[in-house]
Amino acid sequence: MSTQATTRPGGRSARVQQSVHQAVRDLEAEVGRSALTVPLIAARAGVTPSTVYRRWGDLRELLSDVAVERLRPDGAPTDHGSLRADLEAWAAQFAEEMSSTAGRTYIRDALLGDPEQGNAIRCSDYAAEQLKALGMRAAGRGEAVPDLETLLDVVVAPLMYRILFRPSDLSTAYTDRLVAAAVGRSSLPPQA
Amino acid sequence: MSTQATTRPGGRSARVQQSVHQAVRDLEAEVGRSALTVPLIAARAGVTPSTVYRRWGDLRELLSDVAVERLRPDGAPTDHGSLRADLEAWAAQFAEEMSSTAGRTYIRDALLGDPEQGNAIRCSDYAAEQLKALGMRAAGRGEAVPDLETLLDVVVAPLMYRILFRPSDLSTAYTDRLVAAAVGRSSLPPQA
DNA sequence: CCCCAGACGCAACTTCTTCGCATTAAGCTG
DNA sequence: CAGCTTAATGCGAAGAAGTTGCGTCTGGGG
Repeated sequence: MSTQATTRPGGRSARVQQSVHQAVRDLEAEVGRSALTVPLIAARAGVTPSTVYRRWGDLRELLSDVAVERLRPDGAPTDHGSLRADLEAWAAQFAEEMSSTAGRTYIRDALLGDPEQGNAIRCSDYAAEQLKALGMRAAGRGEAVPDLETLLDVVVAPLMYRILFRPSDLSTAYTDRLVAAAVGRSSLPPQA
Repeated sequence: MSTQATTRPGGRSARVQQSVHQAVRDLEAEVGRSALTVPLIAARAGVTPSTVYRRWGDLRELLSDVAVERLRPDGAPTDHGSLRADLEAWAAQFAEEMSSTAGRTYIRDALLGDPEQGNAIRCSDYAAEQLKALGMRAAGRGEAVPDLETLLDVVVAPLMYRILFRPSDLSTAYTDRLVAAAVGRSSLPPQA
């Protein structure tokens, strides 16, 4: 049901998906998220509501799909010269983006769609990819690197938990502390 | 909007809330969660749909309220003689309950309601209360105890992250490892 | 005992959602 | 490249859900 994979990649289906996604983004900015409805989105996208219902099932799934797209990182994380600095910068940016009202909404939307765990795991994969990139870069420098599971448990999970369950401030002091705990568990890869 | 506090404590309002909550639980078991609708629930509860809409706003809020109630812990966690054993038992039980399909659904439902952070934080508070009880019990034994924030970051957050974002198995080996990391950060309270 | 405010039932109305059927377009085969 | 197959879309009707105003009732307070 995760629409990207099952749809015919080119042609009309792709155009419809694109225009519907765009309609969601536009309308969200114009009328606010709470006023979004399927008929409204469909009208803006130039399709009939039944098309949206058939493709996405309901509004939640659609919003979930759009939210995941927005959570996709732009590119490779910037290089700050050391693993610790890279992680600190990444965590600070992650915390800032995700703890905003908009960021929290995207995470919640992404999480709430698709009970069969399609979109939620993609969120985690995005973070994992970024962290893996940082790790490989650091390994190339000869630095010791904590494994991915550790980074997810020690850095990402606490941030996400606070964002979802407890309105905390997520200061740089806090993210730095998480990073410090993570790098403390570093180990050199077997082949290095 | 969190219905418990704002309603008149006794009398009809209380009866309505109780019967509606009960109707949700019954129907969830009978027809399945995806078939739940406000009119259906209202009919079972013996009230009109408009009553439900006025009290809860929409189905999501209602499900969120019911889910939070189900996530409320039964009583004080059992005593296993040491902080480490207590935490291990608590974490194992937490992981087992929450990673089931039903448990995940409740968490998601709780998260789903109320953008203004009412129900989500209550989930976290339930865990925090349990952990605080464990901590005070351990402090009474003279044990060193990690502070609550640490426990939430090191034990609860990774579990919740995996439950929500990554379908992992959450074995006892894993929960024990989290507990080990947490007790490693213990410190004696100032007055002890 | 009476009054006031909040909560509820009722009913009409609007909007959303589902479904069958016809049509169009994409991908595939010869 | 022409024809075929199948998925996806548009359309419209029917059904279900959500919304709202108004009168009534219940529970708390004077």
